[in-house]
Amino acid sequence: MSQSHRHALILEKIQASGFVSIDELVESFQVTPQTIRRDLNQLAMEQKICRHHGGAGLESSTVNTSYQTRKVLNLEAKEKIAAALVKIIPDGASLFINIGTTNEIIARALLNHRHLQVVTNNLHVASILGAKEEFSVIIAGGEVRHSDGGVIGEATSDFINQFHMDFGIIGISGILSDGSLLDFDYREVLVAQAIIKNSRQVLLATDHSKFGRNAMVRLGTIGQADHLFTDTPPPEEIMAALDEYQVILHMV
Amino acid sequence: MSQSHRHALILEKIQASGFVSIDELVESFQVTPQTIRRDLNQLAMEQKICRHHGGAGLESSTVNTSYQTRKVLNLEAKEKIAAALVKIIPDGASLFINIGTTNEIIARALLNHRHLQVVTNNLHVASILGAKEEFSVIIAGGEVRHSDGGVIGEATSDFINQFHMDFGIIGISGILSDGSLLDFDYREVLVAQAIIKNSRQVLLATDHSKFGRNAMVRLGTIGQADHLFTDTPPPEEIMAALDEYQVILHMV
DNA sequence: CACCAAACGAACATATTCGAACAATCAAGA
DNA sequence: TCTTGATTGTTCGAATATGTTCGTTTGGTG
Repeated sequence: MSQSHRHALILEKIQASGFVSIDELVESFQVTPQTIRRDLNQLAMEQKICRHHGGAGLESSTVNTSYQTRKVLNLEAKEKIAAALVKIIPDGASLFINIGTTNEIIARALLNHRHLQVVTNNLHVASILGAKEEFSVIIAGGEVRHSDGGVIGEATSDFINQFHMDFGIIGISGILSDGSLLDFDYREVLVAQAIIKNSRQVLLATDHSKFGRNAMVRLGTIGQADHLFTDTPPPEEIMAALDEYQVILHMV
Repeated sequence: MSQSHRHALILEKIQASGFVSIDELVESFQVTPQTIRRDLNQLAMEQKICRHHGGAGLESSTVNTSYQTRKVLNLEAKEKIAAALVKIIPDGASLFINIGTTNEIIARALLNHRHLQVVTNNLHVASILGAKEEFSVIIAGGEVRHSDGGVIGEATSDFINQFHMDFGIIGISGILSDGSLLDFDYREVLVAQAIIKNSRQVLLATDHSKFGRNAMVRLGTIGQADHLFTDTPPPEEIMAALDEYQVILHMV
């Protein structure tokens, strides 16, 4: 039994079951554990497998990546943005919060406030803030989006239109350099527009990954916002737009 | 069984159900609780999971409600009730689900169904079922109750009245021996009545602790239900009422 | 608020696994 | 035959994983 042949068989075994122990391989090939270790280390060096204590397995490209990592994507930046944003919201204020992971982090940051009145179309936000006794939380009705627990649709924007609040906190999927605000879902855009219409002040929260990113549906322009919270300096064109429309920029 | 392999399986379990208890994992892997604790702490350190007293769950705010459902009173009975109830619901059905921990467990049990259309005023149910691609989930709008994530109020029952569904799944706070259905919150009663009115069949789920328990607001009578699911034989008077109104009793 | 059981973490003991160094074996070529 | 390099076996101290014990913390209940 040659080394290369053994390597091939080891790889095959790992592909089959996702994992092999050293004992198993010792039994199969009738060689010493040390030999197997050398084999595994070599294969690991070539990035073919993932070495572990007691054996080896496939590279950990399992399921947990998509949702989990998306949630922590730019987590630090988002937390800083959230911390800055909640500072300008006084206790007792009324506010809209819409969809987006950034908004969920903002919701968490708001837990230290007192007596807020919140209208949201974000299931997670409703759940986070609804747990706090002294908050009044209203969820907008409508269809629940599978991907992120957002509530969307015409009924939802109608519902939003019943309210007029101090602040509207908007998460955004993309900002073009001409100042266009973009989102992927037309039904969500309806809701965001309703929020903008019914808010005395519009707060836009966005991390650097959103600048220049394209999306399908135009939501409005950056001039409709009163404050923009971000973690890196926006491109020049957007800076100019901010200036023109007197949008206050908060950089963290 | 190596540590890393165990870690991967633990993550898988948590992704599947939102929460795992230490006992569960001890049973699965045949190791001591201390080992599981070390595993969970390590995974928590890597931000993969969210550690709780007695187990661990996803970090997502809404899904961790499944953590709370683990502490539910009479959990085992409720799980059996849920299993029996979902059996009479066919794939593709449309249904209302209202407030209550039993209903949350029922929602979980429904995850194996296909193509359901659900209208609910329960944030947790919306979150549980909304995650499944092929379900259409609609949440009723209104004020969020702090204690349990229920959405209640006049706007909510108005919203419910827009729909007419095959089934109405109702959780109940108390049943008097004369067959009165009771709840603690007037605003929730409005919603429940709207659901009963707009359902072709009304399914009542209740464990033994509810029989004879008093509550403030009268919701209706047991005669309005078509099926009653419970874990122990009801008192005689209620049995008589079930008979009179031809309510089908399912005992698990 | 006091109580109790379950869960927890720290500390230690034990068993397993690891890697490094060295010896043994073998094949190929000078 | 001798040398060389590659591969494998062997040994041993270090690192890692798990079990065990025990005192502390936590969460639920009366």
